[in-house]
Amino acid sequence: MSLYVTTPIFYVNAQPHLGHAYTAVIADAACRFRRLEGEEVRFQTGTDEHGEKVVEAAERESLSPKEYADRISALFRAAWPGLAIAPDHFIRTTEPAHIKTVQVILQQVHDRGDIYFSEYSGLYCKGCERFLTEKELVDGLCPDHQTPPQPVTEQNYFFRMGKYQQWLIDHIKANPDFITPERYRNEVLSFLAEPLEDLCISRPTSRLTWGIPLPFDDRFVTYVWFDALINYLTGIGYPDAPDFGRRWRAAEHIIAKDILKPHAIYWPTMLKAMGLEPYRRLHVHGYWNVNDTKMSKSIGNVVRPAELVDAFGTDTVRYFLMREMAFGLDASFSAEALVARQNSDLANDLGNLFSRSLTMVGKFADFKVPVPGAAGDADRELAAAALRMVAEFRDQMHQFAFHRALQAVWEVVGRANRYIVENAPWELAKDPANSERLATVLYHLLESLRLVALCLQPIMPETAAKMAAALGVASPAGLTDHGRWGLLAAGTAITPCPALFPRLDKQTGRAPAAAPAKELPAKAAQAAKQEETPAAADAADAAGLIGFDDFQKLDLRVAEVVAAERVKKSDRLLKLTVKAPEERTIVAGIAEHYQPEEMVGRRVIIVANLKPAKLMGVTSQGMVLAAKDGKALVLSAVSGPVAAGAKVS
RNA sequence: GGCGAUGUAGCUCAGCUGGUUAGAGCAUACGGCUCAUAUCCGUAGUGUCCGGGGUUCAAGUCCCUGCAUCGCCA
Repeated sequence: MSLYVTTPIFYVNAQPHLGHAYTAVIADAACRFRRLEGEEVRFQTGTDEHGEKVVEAAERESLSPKEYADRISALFRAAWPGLAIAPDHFIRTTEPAHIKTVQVILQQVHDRGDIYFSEYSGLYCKGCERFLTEKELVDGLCPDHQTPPQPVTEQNYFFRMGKYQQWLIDHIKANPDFITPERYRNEVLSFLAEPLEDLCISRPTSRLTWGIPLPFDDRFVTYVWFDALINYLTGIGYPDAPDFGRRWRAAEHIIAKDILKPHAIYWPTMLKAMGLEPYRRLHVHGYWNVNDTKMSKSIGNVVRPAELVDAFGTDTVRYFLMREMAFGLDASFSAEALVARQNSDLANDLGNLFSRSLTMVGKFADFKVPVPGAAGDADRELAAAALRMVAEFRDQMHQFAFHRALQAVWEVVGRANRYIVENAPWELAKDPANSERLATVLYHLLESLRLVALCLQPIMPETAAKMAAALGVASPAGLTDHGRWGLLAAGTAITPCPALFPRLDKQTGRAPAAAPAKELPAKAAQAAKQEETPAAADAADAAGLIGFDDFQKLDLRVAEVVAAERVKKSDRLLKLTVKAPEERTIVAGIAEHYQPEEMVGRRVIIVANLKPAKLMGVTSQGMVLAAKDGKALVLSAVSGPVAAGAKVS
């Protein structure tokens, strides 16, 4: 195992938002990247499900805490496929295995004398789930919740965190990349310059029962960190799994800056107390603002990943997140910025480069990779740039500098566009005497594109696969084996594909009228309509018969459901994310007959070219076929294994 | 209040250990091409590099100080 990447387990008091999505996307990209480098990788995410807030949220909806946690946890799990986030393991803190591990660890640390019992009194804020200091109060109220904290005296268990303070300082100083980027390392060190207090790790069951009981005192449950952080160990089978040691040595955590302290201070000292090595690295990223304003529930500007994916597609969202945020710093999200990235970087630069290159290979080389002749200076320069890109991309990706890794790729995209203009293949094609030169130019273009697609695999898996397929290259490929020049075999068939990215309207953010793009001139369309109305056709219409032509207008396809959720405020509607083979959202009136959970993985038949329609505020791109029999409703299906997207006719 | 970070073209940012006319992308204007998703290429720019002192032959880059913004801590 050379890399074990984790996201935090997300707390189930809120639905997935852009921040969660970012953490998960970069974790996924880091994993895909390292796999591409030929390494053995494990990727874990999950949900944190105990605590008072979960109890309260459940009560509001008249559910048990477990039922509530089940529901929100499922939302997180369902959110990731739409972003092509593919964890190897999704952990929940309510799993028996996790509960057991937490108890084993608590007992062990207790036995070693690092957990002690003590009394504590102070002002407790329920909203914060913690004690506040007098100085934190504003007008006697909790600054976050505007409520008066209650004076509480209680006995609790404490972890001797202070005991490991000096060890931790030494460890951070001896390992400069233990916490990155550096600013957060400095922040931690400056915090550690002051004496570290011991950590309260329990809550009496009189106040909280939705937690894991302390194994040595059942009047208490453990509180937050000795539960949540331990997921990183549970998920790889601590303590007994034979692979545990190998996996743990490769552990790298990715977090947002709000949970720096628990991960950079509590967690290493906890591990030390357990007798385990610290994790290898901690990667800390910043916040996404929305239109330059902090994203928050109360402002109501929370961005939902699923909505973004619906509107812009998986790869555009992934690209935007990684390109727009300098890792470690805050970044600003806006629909305008996303549209700008899609249009200039993806559609104009990359998409158009790919499209024009393939078209030329079609026109001037009969859709085959040509045999290159001797390379000139310009060709060697392009090849060298492409190889520099691979090296730079790898280097930056290792450092989690995703935005720089992508800049390196676009440097070559730009260069390739210039190379085309400078070498003007369309001019070369006019004179057969230039055929070898033409072949050389086209070959250099294709080979550069192959390397671009290779690098983009971890960032935009769908796009990279489309590119690779068009270039006749097997995907996936390894960076080390395939990141070299000249591997594209002459004679390989090139198959142009539809535009990789549509250009979007700046105002609406939508592709200019999807289907009518092939618009017949208005007059021709009218003429076509009139032709359909001779007398014979009328008779057939009357009999309810349709011609084969009419039938052919239907684009029926097999679609695989990858995610499903209920449409808010609707008893009948499910919002489905399906692959057919591109991802699309379909709203289906089947909620009274099918649960969201049982939809995922199903293959159904859809009408793919139905005009999009908005149902309860959600745009449906197609319709799912089902049979109605009295009150019963049964979904359509195919009788054997068929790829998502297969045509039905 | 303490510690730290940041402040560079209209916007987003690069500028490592001080060294030639301060850069990139987007946006703007003009010109060119036609293979391409009205795409692409070229040219043109604009900058008191936050203000003020200082070190140096030489500072966006180092030091001091002021201002602004942000973060952590109290």
